[in-house]
Amino acid sequence: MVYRRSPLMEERLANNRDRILLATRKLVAEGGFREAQVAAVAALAGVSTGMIYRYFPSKAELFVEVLGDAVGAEIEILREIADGSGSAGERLSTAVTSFVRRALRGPNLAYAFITEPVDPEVDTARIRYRKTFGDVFKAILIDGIERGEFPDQDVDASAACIVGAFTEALVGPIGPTTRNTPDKERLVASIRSFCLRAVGGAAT
Amino acid sequence: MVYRRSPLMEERLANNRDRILLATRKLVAEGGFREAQVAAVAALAGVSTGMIYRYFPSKAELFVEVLGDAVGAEIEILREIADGSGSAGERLSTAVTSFVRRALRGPNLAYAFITEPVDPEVDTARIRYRKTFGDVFKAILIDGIERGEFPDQDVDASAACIVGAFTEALVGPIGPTTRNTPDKERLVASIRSFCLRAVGGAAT
DNA sequence: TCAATTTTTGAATTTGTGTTCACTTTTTTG
DNA sequence: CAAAAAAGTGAACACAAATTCAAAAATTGA
Repeated sequence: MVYRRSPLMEERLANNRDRILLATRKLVAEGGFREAQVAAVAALAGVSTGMIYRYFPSKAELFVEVLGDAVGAEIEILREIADGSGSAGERLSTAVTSFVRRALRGPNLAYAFITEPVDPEVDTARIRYRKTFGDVFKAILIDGIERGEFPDQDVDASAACIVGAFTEALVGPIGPTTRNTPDKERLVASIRSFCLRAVGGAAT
Repeated sequence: MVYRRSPLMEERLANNRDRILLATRKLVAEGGFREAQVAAVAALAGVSTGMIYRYFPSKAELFVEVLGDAVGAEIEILREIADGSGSAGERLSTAVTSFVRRALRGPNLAYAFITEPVDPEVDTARIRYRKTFGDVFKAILIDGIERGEFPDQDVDASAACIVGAFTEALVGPIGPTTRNTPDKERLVASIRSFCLRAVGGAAT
């Protein structure tokens, strides 16, 4: 045995992996999954196409990981809000606001997460992730109903509706067609109000 | 000149076109745009692949037409409801119920309309069509606010949210993953209630 | 029936991309 | 430095699916 990975090498490998992920994220954020061909990812990451396959078994799995990372980060933030203090209405309000603001902030993955075409495997993952988002809201809803803050309702349906509501309201503004959102804060407020009223919370 | 289209031929041509559209609609309804390859469409329509191109300049335009037809039919129904009599709340309620029921009824285009991956041209059209749906609800909202039935709100955002809400709530149930919806009418009622509360209408 | 013309066919071509792999370069250790 | 192993390359390959087009079949009017 005359070769063993040195720590330095180890680091470089991890670095490559990260660069590939970063490049993919960037391309997807800018032009959707469609723009993130393996060759383009490789070029942006500064590696050969073959390299991609040393780190990821397939393009689909690379995409799923990118999507998963993005969703994971988002979920973490939302979950923290959901588990925080304050009334259920406040938390719902904060959660929606937080998500929408971040989505509007700039080139990001939101559009891809919402409607962007991809292959079946990635699509399946996307739908699952949307469900995950719903679960966060569902938790808030259950809590709110228990406290008597919200009227009794079908929490599964409501959670899905909330996710659908704010994502759809974002598609126009952040989609590839529209290039400018006139008044972001107004949109944020509108969506928040809608969701709050929808679950029967105090209209803000 | 020894050839002129006879009325019979004229009819056959129109027939072919219709068969192609129908076959496409059927395939899309069952398996999404992904399943509707040109060859598959041709086979189902009982024509050669070349025929497709005699009637449609490209697959994308064929898809856009199919989507447009489906949306057009849907919009017609919704518009009728929107322009009908009754309170704005009632009309909103009826419109949502009507759409959701039809989407749940069986193999249909709803899923493709909502999230199914396709190429850029079709995707653009889909987003436009979603906007069209929003406009119908926007009209009801404006009316409702004028009558003092709904509180003042950002009608554009609310309309988009409504469309997003009920479509998202449908993705799970009618998507390719889930195969059964436990209780359709319950879902219909849940979505309706959500939307009604969301716009500030009387909770049902 | 025949020739002109159009419609229809489907195999071949084109195209766009994901994936592979024989080869090169780099790294590691004795 | 040399040998062994791994990392890295990118042109070639594979594949699926849209599109084309030369040839075949069908239609029309005389």
